[in-house]
Amino acid sequence: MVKHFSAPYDRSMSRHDEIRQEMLRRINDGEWPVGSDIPHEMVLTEEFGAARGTVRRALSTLVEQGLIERRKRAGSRVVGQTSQTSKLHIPLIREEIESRGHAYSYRLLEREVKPGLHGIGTRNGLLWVRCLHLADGAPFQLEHRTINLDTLPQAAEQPFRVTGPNEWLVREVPATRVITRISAAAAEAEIAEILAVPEHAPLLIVSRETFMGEAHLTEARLSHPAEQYQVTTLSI
Amino acid sequence: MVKHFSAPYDRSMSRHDEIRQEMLRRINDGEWPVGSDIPHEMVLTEEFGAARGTVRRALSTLVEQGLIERRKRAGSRVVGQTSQTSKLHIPLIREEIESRGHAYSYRLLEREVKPGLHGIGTRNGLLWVRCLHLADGAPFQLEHRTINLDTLPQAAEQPFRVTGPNEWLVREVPATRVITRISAAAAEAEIAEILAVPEHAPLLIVSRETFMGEAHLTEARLSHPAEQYQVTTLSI
DNA sequence: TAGTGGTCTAGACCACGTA
DNA sequence: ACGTGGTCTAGACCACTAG
Repeated sequence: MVKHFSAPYDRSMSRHDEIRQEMLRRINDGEWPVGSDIPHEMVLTEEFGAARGTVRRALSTLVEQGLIERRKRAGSRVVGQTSQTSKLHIPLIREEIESRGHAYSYRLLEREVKPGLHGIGTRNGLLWVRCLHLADGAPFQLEHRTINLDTLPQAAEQPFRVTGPNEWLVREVPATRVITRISAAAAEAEIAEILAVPEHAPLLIVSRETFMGEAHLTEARLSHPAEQYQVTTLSI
Repeated sequence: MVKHFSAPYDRSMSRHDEIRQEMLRRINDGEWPVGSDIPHEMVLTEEFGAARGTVRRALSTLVEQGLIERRKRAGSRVVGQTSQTSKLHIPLIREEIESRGHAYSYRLLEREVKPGLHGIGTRNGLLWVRCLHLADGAPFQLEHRTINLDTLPQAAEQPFRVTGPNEWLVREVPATRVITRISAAAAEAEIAEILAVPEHAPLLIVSRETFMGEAHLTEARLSHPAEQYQVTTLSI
């Protein structure tokens, strides 16, 4: 006799979420231990009394979460924490500061057009901007930014005197690919002075490169005093 | 007359990927500018000559990428870089070191059972481990780890003498939720000595808390000399 | 309140990789 | 070789929300 699963009545959850929850429970309770094969799609389809697409959607989410892996012809199996990935979300710096209850302010430090480098911005050059983002008047983030004037010629007309490049980019420019690098470094003398920290103080540095398709759009190097800032990510 | 889109013949890409590529092109070329509404599902379905589910799959991927947002009854629209999220993948430290072509080695520094804290591990206590991961014999990562013995009592039997806790966790324990925090700090005297860096040298610190459902499993604080390590994320 | 996106079903065909 | 997962179709109903 086939054992049918039925979730406790709850319309706040879609069917594929209910099924995924039940699958999570089985993994959690050791009914589906790490390394073991889980039943085939058709078996699950029958057991849950749902369409194959719905079961597949639940399974796909578990794959995204890195809890199971699927191999054609060989079924699916539970995996350990190996492939755990998290979602990193870096908000607009103004939103970040305001969400902490501080007053945001902005200061443009430098702005000039430089010749292109390494095949980037070789026609129109690169717009180079250095600016400071402050929380309650205290330096919070130092931004070094270059904008590719070949792919974003409109940027040349932006003064960036009262709002930073990021505000403009968010409003105007979509991106298909972002590379983010997070590192630590000791503050050099000039940067330390701007950020009002002692020389050699630890900094958390976030570097982002943004592309639309293959076209390089912009690059930012964001330096923060280590005490004031950390990056947080949540699982999928 | 309805204009039909047909992609260049390419069987290496699934239909929903082809459709998504074409949508990306339209966003890139400004046919669908930032802030504008894009055609409704049924219109796209007809234009691409695909089933609604296929078009929806392409759109869903764009939502994941943070390029469009969808509102019921009001259609979908292109958004800027606001909600760009990236995928953060932190591999096993051994794999990280070996992928750089270095020899991995491990050293257990400390291991003891401590009483629980804040409702975590209050029955069986917490297993507390401090260990070092080395690349070509040089300190690469200092790991402070606590394992909740209420939820993972099997950990008490693990000596962690020749392999680290992470190797065991990966093999045995699945997780549904991971919180990762990345920060910078100056090396305190004791840590500086272990990592063979000068006191107050900058460190990149990765902290991870892992859960299965609501149950707290383990927590790790991973300290790296800033020169040797950075975290990289790619867009979805 | 009407129309949009969100979900689900039942079916089909196909490519791929493991046994 | 063949059974698995991957993809796609055509249809239906529903919930939410903007107008």
